[in-house]
Amino acid sequence: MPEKPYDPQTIELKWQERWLQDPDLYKPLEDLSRPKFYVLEMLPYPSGTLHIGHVRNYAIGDALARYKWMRGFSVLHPMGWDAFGLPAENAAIANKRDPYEWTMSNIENMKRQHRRMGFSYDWSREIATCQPDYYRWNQWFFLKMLEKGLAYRKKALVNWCPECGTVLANEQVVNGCCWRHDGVSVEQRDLEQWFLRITAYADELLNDIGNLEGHWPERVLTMQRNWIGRSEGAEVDFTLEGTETRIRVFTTRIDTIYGATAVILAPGHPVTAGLLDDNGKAVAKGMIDSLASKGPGDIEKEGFFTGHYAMNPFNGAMVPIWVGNFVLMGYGTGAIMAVPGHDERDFEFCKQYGIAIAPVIWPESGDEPAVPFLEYGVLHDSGEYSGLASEEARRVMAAKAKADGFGKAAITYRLKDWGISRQRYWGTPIPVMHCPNDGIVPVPESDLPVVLPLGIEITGKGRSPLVHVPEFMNVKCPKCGGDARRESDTMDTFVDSSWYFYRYCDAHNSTAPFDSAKIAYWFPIDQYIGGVEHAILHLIYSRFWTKMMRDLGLITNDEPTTRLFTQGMVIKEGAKMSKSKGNIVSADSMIEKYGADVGRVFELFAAPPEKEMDWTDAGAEGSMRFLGRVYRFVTRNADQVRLNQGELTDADRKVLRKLHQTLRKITEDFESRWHFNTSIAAIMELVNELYAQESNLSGTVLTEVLEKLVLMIEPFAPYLAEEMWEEMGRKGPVFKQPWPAFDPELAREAEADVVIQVNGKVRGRISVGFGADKEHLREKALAEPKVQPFLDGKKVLTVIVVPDKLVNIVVK
RNA sequence: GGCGAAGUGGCGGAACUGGCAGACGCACCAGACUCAAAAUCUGGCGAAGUUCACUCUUCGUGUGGGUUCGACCCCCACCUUCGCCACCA
Repeated sequence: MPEKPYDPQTIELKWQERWLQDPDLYKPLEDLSRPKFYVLEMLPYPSGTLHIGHVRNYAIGDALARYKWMRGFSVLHPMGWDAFGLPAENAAIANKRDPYEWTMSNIENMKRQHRRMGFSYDWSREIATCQPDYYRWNQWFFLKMLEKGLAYRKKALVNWCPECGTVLANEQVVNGCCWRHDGVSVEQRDLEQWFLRITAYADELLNDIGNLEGHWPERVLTMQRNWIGRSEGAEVDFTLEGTETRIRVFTTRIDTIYGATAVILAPGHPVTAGLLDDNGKAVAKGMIDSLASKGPGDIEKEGFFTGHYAMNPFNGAMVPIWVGNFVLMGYGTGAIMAVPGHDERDFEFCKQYGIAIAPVIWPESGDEPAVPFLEYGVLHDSGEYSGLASEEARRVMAAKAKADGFGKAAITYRLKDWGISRQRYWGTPIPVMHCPNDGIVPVPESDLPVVLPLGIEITGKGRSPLVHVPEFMNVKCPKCGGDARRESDTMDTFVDSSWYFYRYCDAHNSTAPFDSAKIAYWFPIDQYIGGVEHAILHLIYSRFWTKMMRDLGLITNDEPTTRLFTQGMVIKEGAKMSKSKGNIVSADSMIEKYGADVGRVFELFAAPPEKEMDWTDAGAEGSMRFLGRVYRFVTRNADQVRLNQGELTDADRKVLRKLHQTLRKITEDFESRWHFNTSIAAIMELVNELYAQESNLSGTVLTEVLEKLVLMIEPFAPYLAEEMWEEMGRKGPVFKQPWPAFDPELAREAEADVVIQVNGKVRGRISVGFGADKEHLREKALAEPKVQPFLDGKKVLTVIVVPDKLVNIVVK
């Protein structure tokens, strides 16, 4: 049969059309009689076009899903469609379209693009988290949390992005700036906001990291540990001189308390208001403002004496009360005891302002410590505790504080409760109302969902536009029947992404967020694939949400996903691909130029998937050449009617060996490493070998080679595989064929190639049968002519033999 | 400043458990085919030296030390790059 030229566009269009006519053919990768496998990838926004950065993420997951399916797993392989708010909102405004409708039409567009890329996910699972249907369940969860005290409203200093015109959670502030707006400093505002009590799960979130060890990337776990930031210590009350007012401080080193020479308050600490005159208040305010405007790292320590003193409850000492800009209101109690003898920051501050320095911990050696002495040691000048070791003193003194009612052992977290209020139009409305008589009243469950009013003017700036919509805002209180106002805040869109993958399992359920039995079958997710940028955002929120749902009795798994894989970004010409840089390559233009298969293969071939990958057009050309070589070889040999069906030739044996070695390598790569770049390299080697041996191959071997080659390449280049399968006269679809097994016997080399080294340098090599004994190898090596010059006149000290691998002769 | 990861040809990257460094591809060079070009096929391609030639030798995985018969791989110190956190008491 004459070979055919490789024309990816024609091939791919043909199969797209066929698959469109028979959507079932490409859809239900779910079969409950099989073992389960759930792959999930995160998708950013539906508002833009699919670009090659997304394609790579999906190609990684899609190749895996296809492999698993062929191995007999029932695969649920959805790709997330979170309608994150702002981009969709802005796009809708710009296009004067209804936002719901706009988002849904974007999703249709995304579906088309995914289909063109040949991704094999379950279409029936699609959800958009912006739909009223999804709002209902967000609101339902919110009410449950409200009932359990896991959702609450309080006035607090919160992060405000002037560009977004909304509040942000701590996790969404990056280097003091909004995560969406590089270089826009976040302001601190004192506002009434809704919070979810994620800190109730701080300990569990931290401890369970141990269970993820080995299955999640280490750096993600480290980031989560740091973010949760547990520290064990004690709280102690210092009493304001001449009053009963207590100032509570948090310390991890209660053993150093006899060395406390000051109490330092954060500028925003509530007690400061009572202590300071107008001038002092102004200075404190100035500190807060200047802190907000400065980036981290370039803040100089500053402070001033309040003129007041406080009493150390352990020894009755009166110490001055200062205000210091380095004390954070948001951590611990917002007040510290300054122990300059044993803390670097306190030392720096006290030295600067001439505050006394009193060392009270001495090293084990008994030498006087050089201040600041930061290690544990033995207590000195500490009253009845003198002579105790630091570790013991920490316990004993915390117990004493508790017994005498002026403190206790305490644990502090860096993690704060999750502020979910947003002053945006776009997002799930928080389902409560404010009644003058009854206060905060939840919307009755039967009235859910509270949906957003449509067709309103959206400015994208300032307060939520909902405030100006009377039909939305004015309601009757369900308790007293009087006039009430709706909550105008909407939920953070990270609420949506915290559980959307659960909804995928039962996307059209109208009586519950999902059927627990379905979740029990699919969860936890076997494999999650997403960007590392979500390490302390989405990936911590979704862990929290899972534990919360478990405690509501809806699910039984403790973690959302067993394994996490963080893929590397796609960059172009050394720069991260982004719309603002204008360097994105859209999937459409890539398909037009090279075809979807070429794009997929190149993105997997260029670098291992966890690494960054540089997109170059030249590289894509290379993958195009490779797929062309495959296609031409298969088409010109597809009839495979050859004579010499009898004895296998040398070429046959060689090719068979290579085939099974390749198959073994790819199978192993899929099972463990996911280094698809080496998988594809192995197929390239096989194809090179096929070209070299082509004229000498017999028909039977050719048949086996073609079949397995097509099956092997299917997860990477599905359209090409389908087309070649048809050329060979086989019935498709290829991805429903079982994954071929390799034969270890055929994969084995005929003879072992044993390297002979002299003093660790390669001097020759011999071929011997496998399993040759050590003595035999030793003799053969010593007799090898090529090594003789290196043994000449030298004494053989020892010979190290590694069977089937190498012989190292050590001489002097 | 703290924690973590990484440094291999002109480039992307291989080398999986301490055992042949540079698989595979890109770029480049040469040859075949062609009137010619493209496409395709074949060969070459770390550096220096060496042979008429098949070859062979030495050096070579950021730098300096160490462990080992043997180190890209393990240990110590340093340099560089990237990532995260950054006064967390």
